[in-house]
Amino acid sequence: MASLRLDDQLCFGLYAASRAVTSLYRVVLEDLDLTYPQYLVMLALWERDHRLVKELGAELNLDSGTLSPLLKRLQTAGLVFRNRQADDERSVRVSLSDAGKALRTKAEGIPDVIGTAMNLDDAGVARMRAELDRLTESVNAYREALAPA
Amino acid sequence: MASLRLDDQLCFGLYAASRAVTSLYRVVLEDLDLTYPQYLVMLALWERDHRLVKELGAELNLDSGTLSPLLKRLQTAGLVFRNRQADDERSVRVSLSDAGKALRTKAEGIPDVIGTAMNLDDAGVARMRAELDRLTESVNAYREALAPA
DNA sequence: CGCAACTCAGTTGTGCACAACTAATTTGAG
DNA sequence: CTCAAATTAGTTGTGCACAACTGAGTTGCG
Repeated sequence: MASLRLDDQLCFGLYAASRAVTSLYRVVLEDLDLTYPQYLVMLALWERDHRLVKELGAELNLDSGTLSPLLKRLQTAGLVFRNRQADDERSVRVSLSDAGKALRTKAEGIPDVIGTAMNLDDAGVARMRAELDRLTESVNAYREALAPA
Repeated sequence: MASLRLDDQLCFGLYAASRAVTSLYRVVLEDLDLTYPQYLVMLALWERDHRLVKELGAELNLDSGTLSPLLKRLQTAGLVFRNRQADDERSVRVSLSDAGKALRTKAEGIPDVIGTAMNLDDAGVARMRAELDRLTESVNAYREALAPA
């Protein structure tokens, strides 16, 4: 039987944990002049370059209202450029500049720093990640049913 | 050995889960005309009324830069009022209005809805909550050491 | 073909999160 | 007692998250 007590609620724990992690990233990413969402976009591009805005949005679950200004800032910072597709003028392809590619080296140590801070072994990380993914999917499915897109 | 792959990272799972939950709350809270952070403040006040802004900040880990405008909106909505303390003119005490107290009834069913959406039994919730709290504390301690307040 | 429905990126407006700052007040060391 | 340091709430500015919308471009049905 769930209550209205703040302490009982998983959602608050999630909210607090997410903000704590973001705030650690803020410190760690200061050196790269990136925010955490910008870092996520760079991660996606380091994994696979030359992506459409739509593809980035699908991977990160972000819409153009968030991505467009963010990408514009990354472009201003000289890390990416954007080109309208010739074959479909609606689409925009995002590519890493040399500076954007080079930044990867500076980012190489970050996952270990975060891992250390979390104080979890690989198995713990994998298990928690799996639980969170399951939670996300379950919650999204429920919301979808409540308020169809 | 941590990598820069998006899929491996616990932090992204956390970020995605937190946003999924918030987005479910958006639907559920529509009826109460509250945002999720506003709901958290109301939860805190339903538990204990007549709190100082400082106390709310400590419980929710939010500073006055976030709380002041949020509380102003709750006041405009007629749910709370704010009074400077007589014995310490720096402090402001936040109290529920009758409408604010009454809103609790409408909120009563929310935790169960969220619980259902998460599809976790009580034990699962408790375990996950404990893990998240441990993670938050560990990460905050690390950040504190890296960048002392 | 013609055009209505859809797709994609971008814009606008609201609210949160947070750093950096201000202003008013209180506290406490000397 | 005095005044410098600390405390408290609020303000300002930046960036994210997201709903609602716009406008350009594409698709496909009749």
